[in-house]
Amino acid sequence: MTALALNTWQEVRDELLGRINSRRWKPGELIPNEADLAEEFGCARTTVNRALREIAESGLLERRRKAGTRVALFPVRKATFSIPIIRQEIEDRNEKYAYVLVSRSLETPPASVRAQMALPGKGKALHIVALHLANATPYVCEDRWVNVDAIPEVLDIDFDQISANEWLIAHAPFTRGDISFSAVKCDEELAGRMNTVLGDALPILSRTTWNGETAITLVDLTFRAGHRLHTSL
Amino acid sequence: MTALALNTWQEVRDELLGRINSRRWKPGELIPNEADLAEEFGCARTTVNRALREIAESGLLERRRKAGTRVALFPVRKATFSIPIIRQEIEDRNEKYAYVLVSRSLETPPASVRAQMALPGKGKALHIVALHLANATPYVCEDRWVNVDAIPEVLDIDFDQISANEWLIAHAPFTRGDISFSAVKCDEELAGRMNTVLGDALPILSRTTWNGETAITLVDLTFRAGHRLHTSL
DNA sequence: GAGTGGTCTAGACCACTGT
DNA sequence: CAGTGGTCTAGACCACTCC
Repeated sequence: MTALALNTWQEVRDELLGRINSRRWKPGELIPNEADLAEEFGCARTTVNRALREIAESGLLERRRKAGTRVALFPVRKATFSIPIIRQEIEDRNEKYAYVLVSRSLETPPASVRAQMALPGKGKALHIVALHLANATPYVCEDRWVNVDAIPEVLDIDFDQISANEWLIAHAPFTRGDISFSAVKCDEELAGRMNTVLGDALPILSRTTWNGETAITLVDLTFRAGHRLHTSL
Repeated sequence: MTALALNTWQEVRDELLGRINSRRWKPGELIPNEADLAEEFGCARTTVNRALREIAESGLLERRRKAGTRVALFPVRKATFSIPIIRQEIEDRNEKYAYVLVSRSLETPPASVRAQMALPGKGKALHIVALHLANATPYVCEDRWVNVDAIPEVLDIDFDQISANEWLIAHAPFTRGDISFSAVKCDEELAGRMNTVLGDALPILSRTTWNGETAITLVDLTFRAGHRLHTSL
């Protein structure tokens, strides 16, 4: 065989992807080890490793020390989803962004919120409800609880001008977050706020962010009817 | 300063994350270059590069040649969520998986489908509707169009026993996909299939997969009411 | 024990881009 | 032009895990 001479990890990656997609390497099959591939491609093992690692991260390959690298039988493909800053998302579409605070108060959160944020029994939390508008039309309703023990400064902010969304991004770093998507039937309260029809199906994105073991904030973003959250593989 | 001696890229990453989260490096600020950090940490530049690259991929840092590395002003955090194999998702929760084919026919797809799949004017496509059940309860409804020009073999398969989901994963590789998440109000047809209440809000995951510039399949997965798709940051 | 992937190192050159 | 990140190389050692 003539030497292939693939010099960049991207070229190596594409060659490997080609062999997987063309079924030259079949699902479940063991592929050659890094050293052999490096020799075949005429490059360093490090380069092959980088390519294999990227593909494995996308779910198409499964790697285990000593056991080698296999083509995944059931590739669990991974999509990366960017969490948008709502203002940017709207302005990027050349629509006019506006923000309206609906309510802001210190309350005892309901049990479900306490559970999701792992809050102790009876403390209070800051409850903020606000609307984000695109071209003067309700775009998303932000319903948020903030752990005031973790971020006491938040009590000094009236979220009249700046959204809690943006303030927290800039002032309350987090180390991890849980996200879930679901759908909700529009109730009377939401219908009033969002100016939509009672009973409409609205997509919801819920997010809890943590700094270590301490919950920072829990937010439900309820989008207007018909909204789609996009991503790609 | 005493040498820090961080020896692995994970340690370097954690140290860097600490400096970002503690605001020792503030949003928008330029951080030292790789060579200086490598010297400070007492490791190779490659190791620092690996750590910085991972953080940049998560959205917390922005890197440009010559311009250097900055802490992101508005960190667009990226969540990766894995596209589940429905059977696995159900079985992983120790529930009994079942599959029922509802319909399978060669049809002229509606304009919206043709547009999303970039199909030529008047060809037909395979339309498959099926239910996935968990413990004998409808879990998700799969409504799928398959491009028979791209995958002619698909015409030989009656999807009576194996779901199109699994058959395609094993037989029709793709190079990229578009995904969108939204919500839909349960209509009569869905209510009958899914055994839910008319008017319920149901979460929908839509996916189009491509092999190069050719669309392979477009699928709408409509989940039962209350279902949540999880991921984490 | 031995084979595989995971990572580190030191040095080098290249690609991009701000000044 | 010069400074920065992006990558490649060759070699080395380690960590894990299958046999």
